[in-house]
Amino acid sequence: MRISDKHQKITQAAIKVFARKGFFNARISDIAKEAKVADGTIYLYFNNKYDILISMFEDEIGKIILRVRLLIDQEEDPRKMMEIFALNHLQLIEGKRDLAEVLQMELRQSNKFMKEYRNKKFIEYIDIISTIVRKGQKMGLFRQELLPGIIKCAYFGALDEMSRLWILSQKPPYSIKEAARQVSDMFLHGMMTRKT
Amino acid sequence: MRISDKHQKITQAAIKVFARKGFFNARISDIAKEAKVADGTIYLYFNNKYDILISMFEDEIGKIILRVRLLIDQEEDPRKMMEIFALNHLQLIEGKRDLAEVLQMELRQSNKFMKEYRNKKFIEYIDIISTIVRKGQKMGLFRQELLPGIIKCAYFGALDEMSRLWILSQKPPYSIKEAARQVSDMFLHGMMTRKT
DNA sequence: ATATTATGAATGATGATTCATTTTTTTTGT
DNA sequence: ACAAAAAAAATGAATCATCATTCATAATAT
Repeated sequence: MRISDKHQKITQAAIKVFARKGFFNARISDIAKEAKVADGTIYLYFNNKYDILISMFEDEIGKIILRVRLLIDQEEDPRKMMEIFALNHLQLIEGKRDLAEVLQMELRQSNKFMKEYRNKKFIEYIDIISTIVRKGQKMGLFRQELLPGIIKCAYFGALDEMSRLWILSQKPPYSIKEAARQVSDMFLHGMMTRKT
Repeated sequence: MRISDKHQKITQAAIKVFARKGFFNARISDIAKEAKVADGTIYLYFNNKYDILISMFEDEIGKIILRVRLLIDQEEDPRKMMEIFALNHLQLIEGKRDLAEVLQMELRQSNKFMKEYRNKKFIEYIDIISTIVRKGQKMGLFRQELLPGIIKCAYFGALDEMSRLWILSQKPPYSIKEAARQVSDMFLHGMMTRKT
């Protein structure tokens, strides 16, 4: 068995366990059991419990970034790009629910994680949005007075809150596609019936 | 010293300590010290550590709801109401930073809190938004095809992510007012230069 | 006096981490 | 190809620090 196999197995087990019990309530022995290894084995691959969380995050969000980038790069229209980002973010819940749950609930929470460990990867992810906004502004599609830094924050926040709704309620009250369309549509066109 | 004094003192101390260390890393003795009471005293007013968190949430969000309602009820125009909600939500960081931080980081996190304990108060808070949306639709100001349930989620999420940005960075990169205006403006008018 | 409120040291459960031992894999010599 | 030796990987029981919670006692109020 190659090194990476055990590492991978433990990471996947940790995602499951963290999703089910939360980081602080998850026991190392839970993860070990889920991964079908001994407790001690985990410490051959990770420095400590917290390291499992960090390392998992790095790996997984890396993959997510690659995937969205790929999809967005195939598109010309910034308006479409916005929708693609939205769809992609929300689809995570369908495809990798446990992961979505951990990213959503466990990582965000920890001041430690977000404050001390200034997260490059996370910033990289949401900066995809501000890049799209700037592109749209350059093309004259988006209003010039918008601050890309605020938009990225608001857009990501909106999507993320939708995720949370889904994670908390068992059944999605709306279809993923419909939700992605509504959110991107609202950001693009606004809520009002006409311009004032 | 009236009962409520100790209760209040402990709650306030807990807010400070939870904000600084996070719920799981906060020790009861930290809270006791901060509140200048004995460890045991805390158990005369709360059932357990978790109960402090819940109880704090109930009390504080209750106050917040009252305040926003008051402000919003004085307003006729749903567009203005949206902005008021935004401003109010963001201003929490200025006025009660520790509380904002706990609501932001600690409460959202815990699956336990949000899943098991179906939070009436929280729902009540964000439902203020959907109520405004419906009002705006009834008045013909907001587009009929919008789903109030999605808007409330997106709007709250956007604001909350702004809060997070502030909490994580020491200095607000934008003024609160400017941010509130930008977010509400974007939701109302959209990002695009013209209707298509 | 009695009842109420507060104290903080002691208890006991928990669970992350360690490490002496075992198992498995790789290397070496014939 | 095979066995012995060495190295690497894995095990899981034991360790040990950490707190939440309790409760016998003390202080304060009625």
